[in-house]
Amino acid sequence: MKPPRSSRNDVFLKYKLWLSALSGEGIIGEGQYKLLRAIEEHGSLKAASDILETSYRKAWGDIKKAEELLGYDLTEKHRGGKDGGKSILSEKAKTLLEAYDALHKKMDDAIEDAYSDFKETIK
Amino acid sequence: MKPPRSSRNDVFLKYKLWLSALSGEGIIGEGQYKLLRAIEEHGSLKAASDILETSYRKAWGDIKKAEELLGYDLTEKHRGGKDGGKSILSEKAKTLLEAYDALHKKMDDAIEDAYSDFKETIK
DNA sequence: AGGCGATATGTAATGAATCCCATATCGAAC
DNA sequence: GTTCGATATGGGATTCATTACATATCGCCT
Repeated sequence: MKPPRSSRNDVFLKYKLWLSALSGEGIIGEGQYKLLRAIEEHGSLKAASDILETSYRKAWGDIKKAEELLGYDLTEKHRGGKDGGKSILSEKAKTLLEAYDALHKKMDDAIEDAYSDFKETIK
Repeated sequence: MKPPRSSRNDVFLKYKLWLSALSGEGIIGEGQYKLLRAIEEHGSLKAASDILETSYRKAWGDIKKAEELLGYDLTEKHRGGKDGGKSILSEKAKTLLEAYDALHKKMDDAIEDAYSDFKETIK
C-alpha cells in the first residue's frame, strides 16, 4: 500500500442517469440535457456549443444521433436568415427536459437517503 | 431527419452509481464491484481478470488505485505459494460490497418508481 | 535447490472518442 | 444579387483509456 492519504471516509456517492435506446446507446444524458437547455436559452447550436465550450462538430453530432435514436426531432433547425440561422427546441424536447428534471429530483432524493445508510454501514 | 427507426418509445433509463473521492476520481463502481466479487469467488486477481475478460494489468491498477484513494486495503495479497499466489478480500472490502448491494437495491427501486412517472410525462 | 504460477510494475501499441480544420449550403436582410 | 453567420458534414489530428508485452519478485512444493 501507498501512504494512507487519509484515514477519514472522505468519499461520497455520485451517479449518472440517462435515457437509453434498446441497443444500449445513450440518447439523453447530462451532456445532451445541458446542450438542449443551452440551445433553448441562446437560440442556436453554435451559441450553445460555444457556451458549453465543446466543439460545434460534437454538439451537432450528438443532437443528430439522439434524434435518430428517438425517431423525432429535438430542435427545429433554420439555416440562413438575419443571424445566419438558429435552432429552437421542439415541443417534444421541452417535454423531455421537464421529465428529465423531475426524474433527477427523485433520484437525488433517493440517493440522499441511501447515502446515510451507506455511511452507517461503512462506518 | 433520418428514417424514423421507430415511432415507439422503445427507450429506457439507465444509471451508474459509484463511490467517489473528493477529488472526483471514482473509487468503487460497477467494474470494481464485479472485480472484487470475482476475486472473492475465485481466490485470485488473475482468475478474476480472466473471468471478467479484462486485462490483469488493468484489474491490478484499478484495485491499487481504489486502495490508495480509500486509504486501506481491499485485498490481502500473497505472492508465491502452491498456486503461485492468491488474493483474498479484506474485511473492509466485504463490508463495502454489502453496503454497495444495499445501495443498489434502493436505487433500483427508486428508478423503477421514477421510470413510470417519466414514461407518463413523455407519453 | 529449482520450478511454477500469481503478484507487481513499467512501457509500447492500439483503438475509440473528441477536437480541429475545411468546405458546402441555405436564406433573410440590405 | 451580394453578404453574413449558422447549419451541415467529411476527414485528419490528437487525446486518453485500455490492452499487450515484457520482466522482476516472491514463496510453497517436490
